[in-house]
Amino acid sequence: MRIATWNINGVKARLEGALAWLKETSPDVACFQEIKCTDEAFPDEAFEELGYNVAVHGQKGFNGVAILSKRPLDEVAVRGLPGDEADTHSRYIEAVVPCAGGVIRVGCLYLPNGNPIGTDKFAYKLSWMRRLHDRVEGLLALEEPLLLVGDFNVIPEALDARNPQAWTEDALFQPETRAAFRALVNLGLTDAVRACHPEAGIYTFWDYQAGAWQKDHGIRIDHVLLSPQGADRLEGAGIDKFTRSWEKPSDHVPVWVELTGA
DNA sequence: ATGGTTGGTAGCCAA
Repeated sequence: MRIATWNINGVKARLEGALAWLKETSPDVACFQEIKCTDEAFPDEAFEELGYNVAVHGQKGFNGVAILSKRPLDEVAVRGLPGDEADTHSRYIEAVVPCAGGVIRVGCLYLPNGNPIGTDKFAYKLSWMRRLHDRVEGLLALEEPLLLVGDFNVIPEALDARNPQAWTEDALFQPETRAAFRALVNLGLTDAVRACHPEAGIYTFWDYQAGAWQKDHGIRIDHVLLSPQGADRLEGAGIDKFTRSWEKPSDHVPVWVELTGA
């Protein structure tokens, strides 16, 4: 079964592209970030017509995440990342989907950008990453196939940027950011795309500005992290780079994994 | 080289 994730940068602006991508690649589960709309404004029907069940955690204007599934959404475990009652950002939704006689659990996340560094935005990013760490620690005890997918806003290593030196002052590539990401992975998660593609030049984001796409000035910041039970079933992973050439593209491209089992 | 572009919103903010 295929599970995919895509920061679509506005579902209203990207609906046509999102539907075309779903028709072309037919993922069993599709996770979206930056839908930039409320639950009420999300176009459920357009996705339901393609056979998807829909769970949304939206927000007016900014952020917003959604999970689409051709299988039943057995349980929408949480809307919003636990650990801070005062956090009003819609950046996390988690659901359980039946698979191969059992279930898979999917956490769909839009991790804070954190720029500029040295501000409360960067502090928020790091505190959000600590809360995510706590959540994942708890989920790993369930010993389920868990997929943590989405826009992490983290460049894990220099290999994950075409021009790493251009990102040294950016929140996405700060030592603290990278250390928090490593701590998460070191809980026992597998970076699926890197596991399948050790080579350089694998990117998921190209800025709209300064001809970044034309110059291949990309970074790898959208990830699929698998629990050990998920990694056991990893058959392949990849990037749907072709969507970046479309008219009115998102600045991110989809990332997918293929797992064994129906 | 400190530019440049897009989306959501309705003034600029976030990325």
